[in-house]
Amino acid sequence: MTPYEPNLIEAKWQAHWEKNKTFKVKRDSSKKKFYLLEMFPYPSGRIHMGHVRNYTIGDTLARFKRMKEFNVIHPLGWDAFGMPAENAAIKNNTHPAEWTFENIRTMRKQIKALGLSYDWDREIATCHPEYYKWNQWLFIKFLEKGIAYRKNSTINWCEACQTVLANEQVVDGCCWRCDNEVLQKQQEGWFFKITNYADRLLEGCKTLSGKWPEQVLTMQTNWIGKSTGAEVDFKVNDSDQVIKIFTTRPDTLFGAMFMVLAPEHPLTRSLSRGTKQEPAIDAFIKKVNQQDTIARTSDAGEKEGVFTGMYATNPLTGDSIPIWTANFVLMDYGTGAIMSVPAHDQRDLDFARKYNLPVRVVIQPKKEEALDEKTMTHAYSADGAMIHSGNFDGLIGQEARSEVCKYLKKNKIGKATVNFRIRDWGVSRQRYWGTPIPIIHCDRCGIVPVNFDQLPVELPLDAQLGEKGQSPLHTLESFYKTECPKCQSPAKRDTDTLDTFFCSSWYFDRYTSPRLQDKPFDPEDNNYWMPVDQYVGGIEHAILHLLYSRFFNLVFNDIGLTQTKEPFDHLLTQGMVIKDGAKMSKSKGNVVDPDEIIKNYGADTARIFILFAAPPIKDLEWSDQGVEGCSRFLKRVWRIFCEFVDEIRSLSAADENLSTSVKELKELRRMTHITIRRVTEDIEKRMQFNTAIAAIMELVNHLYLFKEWKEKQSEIDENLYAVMRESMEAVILTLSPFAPHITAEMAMLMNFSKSLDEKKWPTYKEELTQTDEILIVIQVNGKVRQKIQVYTGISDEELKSLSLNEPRIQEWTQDKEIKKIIIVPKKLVNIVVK
RNA sequence: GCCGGGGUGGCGGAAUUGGUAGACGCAAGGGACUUAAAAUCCCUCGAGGGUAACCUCGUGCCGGUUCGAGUCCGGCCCUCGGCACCA
Repeated sequence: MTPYEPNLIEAKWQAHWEKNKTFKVKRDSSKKKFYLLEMFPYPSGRIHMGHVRNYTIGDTLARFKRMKEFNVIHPLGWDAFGMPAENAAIKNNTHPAEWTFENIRTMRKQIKALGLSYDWDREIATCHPEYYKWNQWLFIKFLEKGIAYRKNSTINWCEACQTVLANEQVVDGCCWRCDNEVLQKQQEGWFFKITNYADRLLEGCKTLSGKWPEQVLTMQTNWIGKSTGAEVDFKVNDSDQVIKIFTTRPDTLFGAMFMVLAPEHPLTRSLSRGTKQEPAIDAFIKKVNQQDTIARTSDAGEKEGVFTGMYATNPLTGDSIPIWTANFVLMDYGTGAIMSVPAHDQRDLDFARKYNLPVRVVIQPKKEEALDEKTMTHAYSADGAMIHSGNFDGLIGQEARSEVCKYLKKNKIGKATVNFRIRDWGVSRQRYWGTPIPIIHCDRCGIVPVNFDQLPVELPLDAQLGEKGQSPLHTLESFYKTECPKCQSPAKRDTDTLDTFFCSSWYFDRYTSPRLQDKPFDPEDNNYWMPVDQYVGGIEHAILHLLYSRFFNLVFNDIGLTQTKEPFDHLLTQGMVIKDGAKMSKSKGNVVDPDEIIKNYGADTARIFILFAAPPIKDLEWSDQGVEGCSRFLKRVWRIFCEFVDEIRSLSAADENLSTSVKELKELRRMTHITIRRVTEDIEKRMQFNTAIAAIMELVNHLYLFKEWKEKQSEIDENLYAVMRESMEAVILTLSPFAPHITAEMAMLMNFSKSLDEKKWPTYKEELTQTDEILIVIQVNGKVRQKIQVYTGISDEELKSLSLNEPRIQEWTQDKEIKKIIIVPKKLVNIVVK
């Protein structure tokens, strides 16, 4: 018997696939396409188990769909720009490009060792000018369409690193890299008008329901944060200033007893100017500014504020109400100013109690509990009838709100409006290792895009990073000194680069025509391949990447680049790989190196284990013994195969014409066909690979029992080997998406008519999954008391009398009144007695 | 605080529409083979009781619906994520 030597088999088939370009695909309108995509990796150094899990899940599906005769596109590339390359470059005194390309080489080799069925001819790297040229092209299109614009805003700044940080890179108010405090700074930069697409992004979430995990859709919906309400103007007394507020509760307007401005609101300082409150206000603003955002927002209990010294008029009551400023009002939500209705908002009530401000009840609670304005400590924030509200009294909820809005509009003091939580996406990064922004700043012409024929604006590779990580682009004259494309006078390039999320927002489109020279992608190719039918990746991208990509796709729609409605039709978010109760990480020291596993057990074992240990969407607990078990399973498959291969090599498998009366042969055929059904449904309908593999294990266990039985027979039945061949083929074919190497080898040794890569997925015959006899469970009052074998076509009446005549059942029913008998066809009989 | 996911043997996990709870694997125990060990093959394996046939209990807790509940409903506890002064 040839021993199972995974390393030899795997190297052989990987070389075969590479040489024959087995997984290369072309557009072919005669075939149904399937776009399978895993989130492309950041080339951080070496692959980890999270990658292995991600790509194994995707590859299994890709191989399955290929066998189901889809034209499967399955590409891989590299999300190759980003800060870690710069950090590593500084640390190791190398260049980010060198570091990145070295990592890509290492990781590509590791990924190939897993036997993943990628079309490597479509490989891309976002740091390559051939790719980022199209980032720049798109940026200019966005500018033309008014999607990209420039503004001054607050950013996270690390003084020690001399760089802007993304929100995710701020940990507890400090820089993740050097642990220094992060400052809030005003700075000009480029933004994308994602807010204009908020409603369409929200609409899209609804169409994705059932195809994306609800959790992800909920997170996106919350992130977009749509609230409907009203904008209301409050006139400042003895001034021509107006304070615009946003509220979701216009029906509580009569209860607005004071106003609160965000400390950063421009009116906060200007209103208090010259009043005796001015010093107090200035001190308060300074105090709040010194707190970082995290400290200010995490400490939700501590509400603090100061009176500005000015009053405004409640437009509905005509009352004068004081204007305050307080830390709990945020400048970047709504208008940065609120009306305070303490009786019906808990925060306002807390604030009113702390500073002795008045409270007025204007909503009648539904239950007849009376609210006492003087003593209440819990605001009533649910709907109810308006009271103390003039002509509006008695109106309730939605109707009340829309009546108030009508009134506001008619009297030009406000209007119904919608407010979103989502903010425009700031894309400028003061970093080096990214896509240069293709813009020239001219003193005469202002902002001028680089001409299309001048793209790409190449990132200078001879640049040296500053000691502290400063981008050399800001100081590299040969880069930024240029002339204005419009007026030819001396001008300066934009020295910022684009957020790397720009690259990842459309890379899946580029895969459809990865080498195209004159466009980001070919419309026909794109139209054929897009959308991605199945996207597989981590939940950590639930908002950023997945939302940005959906946004890009909408913009692409608007500028006629694509017809795809949503870029990712189905999304699967895989769970984390856990060891000893924590996510694998270097700092925790619980990392298992995929290379070690492949070296010791082979890629097939690694793949089987990672799919078998848990369903894809759940977290997976790593277990060395579990790996051993999976290795054992493959060896077991190999041994039973070797046991029979000589006898079945030149046979045809049993087909529908074969009939046998031998019970064991019939049973093996039934197991074979049931297994095909189970594996097919587990992959296709449930995406539950663990149970699919379990089903194959059961079939293999059955083959061992069959072998044992066979050895006891004095003569071999004429059909035995044909049935065995059918079963062995089913094992090989159903196992092949999970463990492609061992199955390719077995298929070859067994003389398959075609190579395994061209084989179709096996089908099962419904009639062969059935038996002449079925097991019926007999219950008395819902408790199992007996199990009997009956022939399949038994009538209910027969089954009833059979059940009642069972001695064990009679023990439970004698001297009892039989109330009723419930029959579940082909499953059970329940006798209800009293 | 709000919004999700989850809680099943010693462990990872099955149970697809309300119908035999614990598939499959790991660990453990026993047997076969072997001079022996490893490997392999076979068997047992939720708890308690019983010589046994079997019986009772058992899916986080309390209650409900049902002939029948891991699954449905109401209330709670724990846990893991996400968001969090969003007006």
